[in-house]
Amino acid sequence: MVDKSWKIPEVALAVDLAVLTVRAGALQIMLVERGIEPYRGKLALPGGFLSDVDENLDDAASRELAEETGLELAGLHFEQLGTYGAANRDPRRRVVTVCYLAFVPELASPTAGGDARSAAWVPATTALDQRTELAFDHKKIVEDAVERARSKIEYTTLAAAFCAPEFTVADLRQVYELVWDEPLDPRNFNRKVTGTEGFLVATGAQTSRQSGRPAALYRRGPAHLLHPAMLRPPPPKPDTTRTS
Amino acid sequence: MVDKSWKIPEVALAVDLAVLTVRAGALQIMLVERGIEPYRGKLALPGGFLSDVDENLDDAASRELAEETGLELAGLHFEQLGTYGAANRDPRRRVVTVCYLAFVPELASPTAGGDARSAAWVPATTALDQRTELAFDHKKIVEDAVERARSKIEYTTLAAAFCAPEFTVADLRQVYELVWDEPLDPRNFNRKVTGTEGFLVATGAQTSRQSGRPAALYRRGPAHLLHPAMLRPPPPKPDTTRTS
DNA sequence: CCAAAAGTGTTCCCGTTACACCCATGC
DNA sequence: GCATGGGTGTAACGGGAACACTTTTGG
Repeated sequence: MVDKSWKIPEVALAVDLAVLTVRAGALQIMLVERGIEPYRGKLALPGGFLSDVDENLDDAASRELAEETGLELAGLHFEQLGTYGAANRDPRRRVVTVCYLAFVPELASPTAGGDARSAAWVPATTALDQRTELAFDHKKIVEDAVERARSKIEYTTLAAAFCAPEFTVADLRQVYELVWDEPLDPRNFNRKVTGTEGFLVATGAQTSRQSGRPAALYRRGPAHLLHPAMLRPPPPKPDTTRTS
Repeated sequence: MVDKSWKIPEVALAVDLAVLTVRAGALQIMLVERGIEPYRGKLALPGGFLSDVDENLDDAASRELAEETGLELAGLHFEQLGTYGAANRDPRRRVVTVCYLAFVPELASPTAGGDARSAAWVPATTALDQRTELAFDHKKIVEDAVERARSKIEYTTLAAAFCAPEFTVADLRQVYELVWDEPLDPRNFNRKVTGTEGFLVATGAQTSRQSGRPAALYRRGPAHLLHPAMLRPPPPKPDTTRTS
């Protein structure tokens, strides 16, 4: 092995963020409107280049999100989604981006600070719609982010990360239903999540509401993995019988 | 948003490979002995820097593996494991590495070409042993790779990627047992894998052996996902009864 | 016949599903 | 009381675990 460091090509390293929430009855993702070319005016994931050579990737991700959207990741769940580095993904020059995935509750203020004029929550269905154009390869990244979210809530307790600090079983069920786009049986769901040790911690408090029995309030429990997993209902099978 | 491209810090981008196989009754990983500082003489994952600005990450991974170990990834399964970019992971300068995970069958020749003098299969247990020192943060990467392999064979058909083109149910079972380090019931395992549509395709041929009934030979089937998943037997619970 | 490994049948158990039913609140 | 949603009981079903048993080879 020879030392090749003298001829290392110059690659720009960026971080991008796919920040998901559940609000207004839909899974939504934080997008910003680009202010510069290329793709000026198009929607894009928040993100940007490392600020200096000694900045950790995670720190860069937090910083960029705060700068562009005013959203603080401190204390919230985020994880690496993947690295996107196709040679031609940025027309200007070679850019490799490390993308992070974050799950935030609805109350995280959408555009509370920074260069946040253009930041907005967009329904995932809109972002993924054929007619919506996203900058760079960001549509592919959004696809991957949504798919990761869908599978992660199967075997982890991360669905609760979309809920406010105190929430009802119905709130949590709605998260699953909206992320999976599948209806769930409220009764079986209730038994399952309350029976899974470490998922929910009862606060003792109850909701008051206009009608119907008050629901118990819970906080997130200490468990991170779900045993057994929440099973996503299988999509209705294509009907193999003829319709003659 | 302002254009910051003029002050993008110089980060070196590398690719590393965690190539796993099952051979000699153990899960093993391909490691090379470093020929240069830092960590000269220490074991490391094969990998290196991009060869030029227009090289795709996947291509760089294939190329580096072939150069360093003579192993060809063409046609084999590999996927991105993660990106490791702690600011201080390389003492020379800032290096961010995109790491790939590959599953190869035993017959992949260990050191068939290239700069392969120092390439060798090392049991995963040895690589992860406290007394084994690996270069950079490669021990952490190996941990992640092994953990990813353990969980991936639960819900995908990738265990078969460790087997020769034609293999018996017992061969496949041994893969699971060695990767998970858990014994499995041969009879239930047989029913399960042969009953899962698309996992195995019978060739009709049989093995001949010294003793015992010949086993049917199979090839990998078209399925990639396992439905239902193979369940990893839960590690024996700590005994809660006293030993008094 | 015996040993060894492949493969089948059967039973038990547990978790999911589907749905009837009861509970607690506002009006 | 009645509507509305929260929560429990329960029976049917399906897959996994455990293990007795049969099959097919070599010696």
